[in-house]
Amino acid sequence: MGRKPCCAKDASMKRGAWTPTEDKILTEFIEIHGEGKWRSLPERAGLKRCGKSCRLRWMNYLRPDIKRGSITEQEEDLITRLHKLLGNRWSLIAGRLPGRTDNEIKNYWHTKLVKKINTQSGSKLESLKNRNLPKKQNLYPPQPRRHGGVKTSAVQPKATRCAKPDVMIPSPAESEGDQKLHDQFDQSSSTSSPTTTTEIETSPINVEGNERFDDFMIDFEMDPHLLSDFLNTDWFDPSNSENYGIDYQSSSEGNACDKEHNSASSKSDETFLFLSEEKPALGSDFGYADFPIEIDHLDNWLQV
DNA sequence: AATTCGGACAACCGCACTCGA
DNA sequence: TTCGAGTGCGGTTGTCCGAAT
Repeated sequence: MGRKPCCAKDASMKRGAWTPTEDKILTEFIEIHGEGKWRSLPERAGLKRCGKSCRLRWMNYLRPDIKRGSITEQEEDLITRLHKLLGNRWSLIAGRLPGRTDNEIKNYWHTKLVKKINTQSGSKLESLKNRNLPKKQNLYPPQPRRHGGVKTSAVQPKATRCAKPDVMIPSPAESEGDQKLHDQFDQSSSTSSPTTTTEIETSPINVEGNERFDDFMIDFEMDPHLLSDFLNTDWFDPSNSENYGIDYQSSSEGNACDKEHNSASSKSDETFLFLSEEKPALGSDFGYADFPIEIDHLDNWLQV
């Protein structure tokens, strides 16, 4: 078993900064043959580079739709909010910022925003830092890997993919198993074993009380206070759905995935994320609308 | 002018996941 | 069902370059 380690150990492979010539070769090759087959691409294109390196160079730098230039204030604000919501899921955040790459956002976060936020509210960052940090220099708690158990799945990593939704909230039918769910979550998060989402039956629920809220928080791996802050921002006004573009009655419009879901059958309940109107007794000031946020409308929801 | 320092960002690395044979 | 290729992702490292000394 096991797979050979790409070409990382191949001494003949060139590493380090890309030259303009290499960029040109890669760009022209992809323009002709398209993306994909990264492993064999270097050989076909005549590049002495690892396939992963080629992919990274293309994705993060050479792609024509890459937006160069500094991050705008609006983008920065969006990054901050999305990071509060999603954590270090850079690809998800990048997916909401057209033309920006996950690498760029990650770098921007680490160089600019961490400091900025740290100075603005050091206590919040400290609270993050002080959470379960098994590894040294880990600024943030470990994020669950993709499809790694009872965990987030409601937001698509890439708009081009139409996989299962990413946020799974346990259903009340499993109430016998609240503890079981926690156990399963603990197990999956501690072992990173590839637990599929189908192993744990899930469905949307009307969040009722602390346990539900707690599950919700677990799924997001988010500090309750941060989520509270996120939801309490002025742009988030649950009393006015127009503010975040949610239209429950006519929610059939959406992206390709959305339409695919609709065409297949009625929209899966899993595509909704319910927030609690109940004020949980967690010491948090979290408390908001009893409304489903359609995950496919996260784009609209995040519009300021 | 030379050296040091720190910020910015490109690139690397290892692991997880998907999918097809 | 198993296995491996292909790919995506997030953490980390390396390198460049300008500012400070």
